[in-house]
Amino acid sequence: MSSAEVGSEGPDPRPLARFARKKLGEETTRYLRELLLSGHYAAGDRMAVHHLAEMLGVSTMPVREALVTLANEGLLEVVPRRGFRVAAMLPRDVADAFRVHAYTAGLLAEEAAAIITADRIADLRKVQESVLAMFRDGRGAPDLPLRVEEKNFLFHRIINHVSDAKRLRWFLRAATRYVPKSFYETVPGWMELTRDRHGAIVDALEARDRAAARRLMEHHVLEAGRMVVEHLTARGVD
Amino acid sequence: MSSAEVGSEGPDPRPLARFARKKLGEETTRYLRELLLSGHYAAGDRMAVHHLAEMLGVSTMPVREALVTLANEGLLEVVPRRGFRVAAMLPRDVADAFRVHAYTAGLLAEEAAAIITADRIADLRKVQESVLAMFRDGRGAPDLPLRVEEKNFLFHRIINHVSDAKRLRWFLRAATRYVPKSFYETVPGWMELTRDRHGAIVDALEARDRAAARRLMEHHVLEAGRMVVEHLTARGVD
DNA sequence: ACTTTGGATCTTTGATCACATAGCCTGCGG
DNA sequence: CCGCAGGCTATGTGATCAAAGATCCAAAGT
Repeated sequence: MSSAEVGSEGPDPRPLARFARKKLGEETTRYLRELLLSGHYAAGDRMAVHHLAEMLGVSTMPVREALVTLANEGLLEVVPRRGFRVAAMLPRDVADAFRVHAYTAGLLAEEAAAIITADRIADLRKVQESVLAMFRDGRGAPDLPLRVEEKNFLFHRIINHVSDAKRLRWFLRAATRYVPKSFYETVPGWMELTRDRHGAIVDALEARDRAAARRLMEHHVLEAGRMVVEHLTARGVD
Repeated sequence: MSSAEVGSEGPDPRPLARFARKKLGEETTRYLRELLLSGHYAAGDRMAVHHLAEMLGVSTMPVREALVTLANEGLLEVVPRRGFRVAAMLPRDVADAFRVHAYTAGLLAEEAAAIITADRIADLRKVQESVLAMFRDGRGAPDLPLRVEEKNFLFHRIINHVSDAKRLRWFLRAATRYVPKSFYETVPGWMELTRDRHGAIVDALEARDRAAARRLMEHHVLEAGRMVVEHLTARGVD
């Protein structure tokens, strides 16, 4: 069996599209969350189940699931017998989410430094080299931010999945839900952060320097968070 | 209009039992979460919607809401078209939740130190005095742990609600969901923690010492977390 | 006259029920 | 060993209902 065999290795042997089709309720959740985060509604607006169900062409059950989920996430407020309303999302909420993001990402990097394998280090270096290559070759490409952001996401994903700290990852994911992914590309200086900060992190991981890995990761995320919040407030928050 | 007018002031003008009756889905969520956390089910057990609905005497919709919520919290795993299963809850998950708990509680204490009023300080002192009184007078009372835990809860609640950092409180609540409230009373040394650690925290708050407030609170919660995890592993986790 | 009170009505949420659909799972036969 | 048929259960739909809130209007009180 050659190394070119697709899916022949890795810790993830599940059939390809097994989870491909999510439940309708989850689709609805993602769609509505995107609407909410992109400022499509104003704080206080009512989210009427019947209305949304009609608008989306689905029945009320998946919509209810979505609204309950979003209320649990804090994007909606619910008062029994009066329904769901859009909650206010202030810059300080986003900033606080980034603090938790930084903290958990720091812990995950610390754990990664203790147990990361040479293979994973190599993966990280490869990702980072491809980012540098993009900066060298693809200067003018209009989709450069998008492609760099993809690599950025992948870079962090690799580190966060080194250890099996499921609960920490749960908090991390919860903390990253308050900014739509598509927003990052539009933040000035975002790409450069990916280019300039990741190298030192990989060095710390390779050196098994847990404290440095944690500190660098925490600072990196906090710096990124400051940029996002600044950009958010500059263009008016939703 | 005299100052004796009822409801003429205060930050809490809502009618008494306005939020008393929650939705059925929330009741169901709380009930099932309690069952899950108290180890009533084993990891991997199926949570069949129909079965639960029958058992609880409600229809499937509130049960679905509850299961979706618990899956979002990570207590259940969901595989589309195959339903919900009880997720494994390891000691390290609880420990990680306590780390986030300690971090967010530390931040909230830091903010509280900057803006807390004399009234609130007085409230905290009163709560703490009542705890000390319980230790002095109520030595033999069988409900002593329960009553001390009530005061403990109140103490932390006051501090966490000084600032209006809604998002931080959201994370705090999320982090405290993985241990049933009724469990704390059974942890050896728990009461003594309430007795011995809270005084210094109030002192720091009164002195407006933000760094000390944060550090003391963070250590306090971490120490408590270590106790809980130890007690959990000692008596076998769920 | 102006505000308040007390309903009567209207609307919407929360919940149930019966049923349709579609993806797993088993077990049978090739 | 493979594939297919049929049962089972999760998922989604639509109609329906009870009850709590919101609205409005007229009568009562100041």
